[in-house]
Amino acid sequence: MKASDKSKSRQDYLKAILSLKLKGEKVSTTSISDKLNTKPASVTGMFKVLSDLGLIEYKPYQGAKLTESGNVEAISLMRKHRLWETFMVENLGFGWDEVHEVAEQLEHVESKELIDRLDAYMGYPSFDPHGDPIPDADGNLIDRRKLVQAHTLKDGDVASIQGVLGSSDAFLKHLGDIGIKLGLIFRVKKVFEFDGNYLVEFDDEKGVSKEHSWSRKLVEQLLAEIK
Amino acid sequence: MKASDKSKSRQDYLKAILSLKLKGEKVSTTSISDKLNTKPASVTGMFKVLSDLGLIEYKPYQGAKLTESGNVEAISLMRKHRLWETFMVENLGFGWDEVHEVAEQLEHVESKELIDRLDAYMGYPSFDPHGDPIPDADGNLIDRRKLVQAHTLKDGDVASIQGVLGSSDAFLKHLGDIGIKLGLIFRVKKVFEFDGNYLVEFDDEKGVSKEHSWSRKLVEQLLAEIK
DNA sequence: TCATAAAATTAGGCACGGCTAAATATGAGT
DNA sequence: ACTCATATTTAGCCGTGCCTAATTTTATGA
Repeated sequence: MKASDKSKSRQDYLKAILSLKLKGEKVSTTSISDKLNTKPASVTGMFKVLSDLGLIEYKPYQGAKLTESGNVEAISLMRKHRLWETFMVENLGFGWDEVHEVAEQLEHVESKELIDRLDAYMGYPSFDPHGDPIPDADGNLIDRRKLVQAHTLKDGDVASIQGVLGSSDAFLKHLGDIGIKLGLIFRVKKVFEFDGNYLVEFDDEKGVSKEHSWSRKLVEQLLAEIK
Repeated sequence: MKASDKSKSRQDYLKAILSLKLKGEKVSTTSISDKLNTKPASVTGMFKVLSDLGLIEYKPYQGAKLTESGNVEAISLMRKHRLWETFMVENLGFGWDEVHEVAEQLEHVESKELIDRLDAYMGYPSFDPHGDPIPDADGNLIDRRKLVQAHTLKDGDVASIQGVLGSSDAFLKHLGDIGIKLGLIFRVKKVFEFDGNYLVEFDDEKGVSKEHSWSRKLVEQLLAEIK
């Protein structure tokens, strides 16, 4: 067992590997060294370490591939990075272009409890300020291609709330006030031409179906998956 | 110039030195090594480094003393530590006894902007969940001995708000609603026996003196400095 | 004052994660 | 199939911050 299975360096490598994988690029020593501002020779050394730790599969000259456990760790880092970015923008008022560097540091803080509570505090946002999906506590990612902004729904559509755009305090409070939460399944009864309001129905906490009226402004902020 | 004037280790040493100084204990290699779980020989080495960096004054066998710049850095770390602890307790719902370890990590995140915005977000709390004072952005500490809980004030006293106990969202919002902010100077006109309410007067934003009634519950949460 | 215990420093090493330079493997084009 | 540019690995080194063991300084008290 190494001193720490999770040094900052090792985490940076895992994240870089995941990032290249997601972009469909080759995970070579050169591409990683470019991303991390190190040299290919250093990457070779770290690939051996990560391989010994069971975090990647690595055969000399063959590039690297995340193992299951390496992937879990990398996804967790991505989750932390994106949640911190979201917090900085939505709660602290940073610009979306100002938060990357600091999130790079915050993502290395080790505490699942902290990040899960931060997630809850922000109302379980599905996307970060750059529009990238935030993995949930189990590492699951929403595939944005399956989602539509709720204002594209038509009369009679049944859909579930899968995310929201923006997560300011005021917006989240409003969602709570009118009974909207993640996973809520609802049916569009009528879209009114006059003011763009949506008449929808869904079950309240007692399982009783009720009608509600959602404003156009609100509905534009909701991401839904059509059933 | 060293690779980084602010490695995690060096910061830990500065914080340990400040902590011993504040407790009035001798800053010896042994006392520091006890605090940091290292060995005295390692402390000697680090004392040389910190001394070369101008962060401490160090003469062999004489112990260490923070320089002005070392003190600024250590106070900044204390500020970050206490603000993060406050955030975790007041906003994320952690227990006050659960947050130290994580704050030890968070305090090493380098971003003055981040911590200043976090401070503002929480309403500039003066004390952390353990009751320790939080340095402000300029490194100034409130001397708690000069403060009294506002419910100890008597008819006719003039005082200024210097801090609050607790900083939950709801409490802070309430303070804003009724016009209470840090530094507010007010005069106690009358304390009512009947319900413990405080009749106070202070100038509104236009400089016009107005009367207000503060509940006993509220006043117990306010820390004031008598003029 | 002088011996001795306690504290601090020096000397020498180690692991980590970088580096450069040299050697070796790969693969694209003829 | 061979050559040669490019990618990769190996070998050896460095700084940081820790360690242990040995040595030196300081402080105590007889």
